[in-house]
Amino acid sequence: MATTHGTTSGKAGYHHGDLRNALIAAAVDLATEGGPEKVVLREAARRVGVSPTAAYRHFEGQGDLLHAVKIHGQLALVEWMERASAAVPRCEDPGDAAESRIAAMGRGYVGFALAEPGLYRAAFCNPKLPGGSDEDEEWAGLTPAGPGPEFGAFVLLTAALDALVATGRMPESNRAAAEVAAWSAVHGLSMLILDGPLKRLPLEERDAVIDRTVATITAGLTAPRSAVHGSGPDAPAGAPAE
Amino acid sequence: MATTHGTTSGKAGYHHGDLRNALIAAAVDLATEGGPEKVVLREAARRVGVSPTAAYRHFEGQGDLLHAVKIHGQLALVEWMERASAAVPRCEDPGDAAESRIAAMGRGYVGFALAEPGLYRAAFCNPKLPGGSDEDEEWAGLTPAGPGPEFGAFVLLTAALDALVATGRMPESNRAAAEVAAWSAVHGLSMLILDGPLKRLPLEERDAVIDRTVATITAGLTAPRSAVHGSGPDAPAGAPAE
DNA sequence: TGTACATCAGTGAACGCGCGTTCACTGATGTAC
DNA sequence: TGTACATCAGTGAACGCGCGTTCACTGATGTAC
Repeated sequence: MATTHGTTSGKAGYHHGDLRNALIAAAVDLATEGGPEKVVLREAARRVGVSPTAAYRHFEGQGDLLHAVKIHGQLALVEWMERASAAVPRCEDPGDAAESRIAAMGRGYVGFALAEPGLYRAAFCNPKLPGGSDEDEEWAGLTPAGPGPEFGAFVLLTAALDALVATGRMPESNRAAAEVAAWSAVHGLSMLILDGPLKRLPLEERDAVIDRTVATITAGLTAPRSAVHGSGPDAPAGAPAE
Repeated sequence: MATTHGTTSGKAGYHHGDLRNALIAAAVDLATEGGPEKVVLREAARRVGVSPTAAYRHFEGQGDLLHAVKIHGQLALVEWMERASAAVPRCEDPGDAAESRIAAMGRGYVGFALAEPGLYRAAFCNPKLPGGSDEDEEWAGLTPAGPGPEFGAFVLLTAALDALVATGRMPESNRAAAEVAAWSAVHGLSMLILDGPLKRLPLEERDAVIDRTVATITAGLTAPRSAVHGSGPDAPAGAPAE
């Protein structure tokens, strides 16, 4: 990873010392305050007290800066989930443990989205990098084939799902694409509450709705699969007949 | 509803005849091509062959125009889902019927998102209306308390869920917030594929992933609820300990 | 049936805005000899 | 140890862009009498 912020040492007073990280920090603040569309190169420079041009010594352009913010947001989400997962009280039964770990991660995911809406949305934004290359969208280590080894939370999700199988809570036949199903549920819920039609859901109902959604997806993962529905060859996922 | 496009009659050649609807149509095209952020008042006017100022006879501003597009997108989605639901082959067993109807609607939802990404995203955008009022977000008839009677697809969803209960496929105790769980899953999946980390998922795998996600959420809705997990009072949905 | 007039629906030029980015530059740093 | 010089990291002014919006206006329509 190219982004090395965090250690903001560097002899201060110098030319600047650590302008790249200072700019990222400012940009992260901007995203935190108002989401990715508020990540404005000029404003970040302004906040650091430097001319806009200076940013071009450290970033290829606005998209590059935003990309750094995106990665920061992804990592913050991941950390949050890790904490949520770690905070799960111990269970005797390993099946129960695996199940409640999945549920805790789901609630943690949504919790992050609601606590840090700007960062959360930044983690899913699409910065245009120079050269027009539409970004590889290697989601903090999650490759199309599944999560890579680099980032803990998705490994955690995979591990938790595997544990669900291992403990007999989840039929092996449910395992495929289980990450996607789980992720979809919590991501969709977050978006609906944050930006969507559930924006005005009364706060009292939020937690209940979150719990119910997490419980539903967990139940779906662990339930024995019936063979009734499913699209089959004669009902493709695409367009219904016009 | 204020928007009355659709009947674009009006004696052509006149001042314009039906500029409001022409502008909406152009704006819808823009959204179809590139999503809500491409809905630019000046460009819509340009396409209709009219000065930008003329639009202000029919809309309060850009946000108002975008709002019309949003509603159009919502209706298009709803129609699509209705068709998908209607296309479900008949089932003997009413329980099977209800279950496959839910699944078909879910696949239809994602199908629309993938077929009309621009419109789909427009249906979830947040136009800034003049006066700063942040819009009531009455999602095409879906009030915070649940779907209103105006729009078919959400009534359909509710009805299908009710049918699931009535036929004994879904425990009554699962019924609460079931709309949200179902919606979250398909919305999240759509977003992940459209704009998110699943953007580059190979096409061959898409349908499988969609089917699995829909099957998982359906299973979750119909599964008897276990009492193992759930947040409880000592594990709020919010922040894990810092 | 003809005319005066209010109204409606459009024009065209201009505005300010803030952005991302580029240009030619300058001042501080470290390094070869 | 001292100096010439390449390099690095900033400055400041300016650019073009396209947007949303406003202004004073004009031309077409329908209507009262």
